[in-house]
Amino acid sequence: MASKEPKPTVEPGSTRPGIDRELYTPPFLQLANILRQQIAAGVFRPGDRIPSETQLSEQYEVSPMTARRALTMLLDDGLVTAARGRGTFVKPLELTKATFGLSALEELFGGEGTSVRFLSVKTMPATARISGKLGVALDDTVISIRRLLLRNDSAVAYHREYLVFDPRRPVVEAEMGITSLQGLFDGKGTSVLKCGELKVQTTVLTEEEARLLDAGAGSAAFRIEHIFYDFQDEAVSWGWFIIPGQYLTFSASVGSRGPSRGSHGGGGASS
Amino acid sequence: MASKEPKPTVEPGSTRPGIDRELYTPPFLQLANILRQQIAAGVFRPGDRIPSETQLSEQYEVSPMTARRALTMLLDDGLVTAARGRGTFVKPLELTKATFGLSALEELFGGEGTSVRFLSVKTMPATARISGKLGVALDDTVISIRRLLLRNDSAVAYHREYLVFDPRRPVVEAEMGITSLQGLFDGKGTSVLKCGELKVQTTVLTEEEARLLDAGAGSAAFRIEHIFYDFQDEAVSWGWFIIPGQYLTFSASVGSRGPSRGSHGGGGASS
DNA sequence: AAGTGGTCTAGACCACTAT
DNA sequence: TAGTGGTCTAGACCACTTT
Repeated sequence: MASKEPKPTVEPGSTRPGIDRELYTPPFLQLANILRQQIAAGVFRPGDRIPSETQLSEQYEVSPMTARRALTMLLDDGLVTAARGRGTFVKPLELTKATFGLSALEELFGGEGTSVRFLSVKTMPATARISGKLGVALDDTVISIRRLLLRNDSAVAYHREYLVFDPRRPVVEAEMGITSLQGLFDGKGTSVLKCGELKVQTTVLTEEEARLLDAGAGSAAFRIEHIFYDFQDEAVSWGWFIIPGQYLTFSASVGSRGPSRGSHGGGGASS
Repeated sequence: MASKEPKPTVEPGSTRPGIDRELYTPPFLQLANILRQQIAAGVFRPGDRIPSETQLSEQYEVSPMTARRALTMLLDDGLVTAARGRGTFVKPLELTKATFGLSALEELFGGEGTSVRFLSVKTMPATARISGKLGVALDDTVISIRRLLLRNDSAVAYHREYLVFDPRRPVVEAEMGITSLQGLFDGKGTSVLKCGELKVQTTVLTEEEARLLDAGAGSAAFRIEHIFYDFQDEAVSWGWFIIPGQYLTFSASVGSRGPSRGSHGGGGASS
């Protein structure tokens, strides 16, 4: 068992950051942040090879697995590439590796003062298009829903949705939270849905949409199409949101701006 | 040397899938896929607790670290949540957790038959807006670039960009690949850029943009704004792409549709 | 042959939760 | 007190690349 001798993590005079065992952030995260920092500072430039697992594990006095974990983290972040037998290299910036999430929607729909106004809820025979999307027979009964999402009494989104109608099971929408759509955003109450596919497109408001959304016809808007499947792999819901462009911007970032998120707690980096 | 004794991974009669040591896919991935499969099949439903690390490591005869790695994988996928001291639970579907990549841009710009036509390259004094974005003084010299991105001789994107002009260093654009922008998409040649921020918005084509892009004025388009920083954390480039909606759709999926990489049809291997 | 990334083992300690 | 997740150790083997 290792003794607790006073071993300085860095030599006196060396300003190189080391692993602080007393710190709250775990060593693998500290090391990952150190490397991120060095890459961001230009110590390692795109194309450069960064120290190997063994070098890192010796230099920072951690086990190989811990060093490896830090490297894996950078790998997942897309900051470096690993070539077996050759080394790990800093990746140059790549625009197409950026990703954006729907968190902007959360702010739109999830905050305070949001409500839903139903425009119509009815059953109807499936059209060819609906039948194709939901995988039901033509003219089979489906549920059609049109609603407005309001924030502070002003409409920010128009939602159109078609649901399979199966009298044998409880109406799906009941479990999805028909009154609020909330379940899909806060992750509570969608226990019947297994997975879904989303598409983000751009469109201009039709006359009807413009009237409902209190915006100008012909102005720009996002169209977010969705289709959800249950655990039998059968489509359950198909529809789309229309959201005027003024209410929504998606953000993303590429490259490293220094130490970032961790598994728990913030990242307090020194110097 | 380890002996090669015949040790059955599953008991005879049990149809439960096990870890196949002879397989090419590593055990941690096999286990992750098995769990993904079970979640997708509804064996574990949203809210259910899945087996603990120790249970998994015993049941599938792998080390705790390996079991843990499979669980970490599901965690990163957002399929489960882990509560220390309580267990690991299947997460219900959450719409806002979907992430979209910009790989759709790759197809637009990265494929064969893509080229660039320059409309104008010139220097100019920074306007208030440009000065604010690039962090240069008002009326400082910046480079203005306007170009069209073509695919098969038809314009698919209009790009407008402003670059800081620093006579002391080589013109940045030279390193970015002024003739093709290619570097930003294939990840070669952007060694001076550290990071960037992107915004995805929706807009309608102006008269000028419509003429250049050979589309109808007033039709829908994406506006992808970008700003890039160098390793001194100074803004280097600010600009935006205008891409008609017909050329671009962003896709994403939520939830689990089964194993990400197929092939784990093991069954009772050596029994 | 040496170095490197990728993976795995068989434990261990800690903090937290539930009983 | 027992179970669980989170982390760490100090090795090991393999496939691959470079010298």
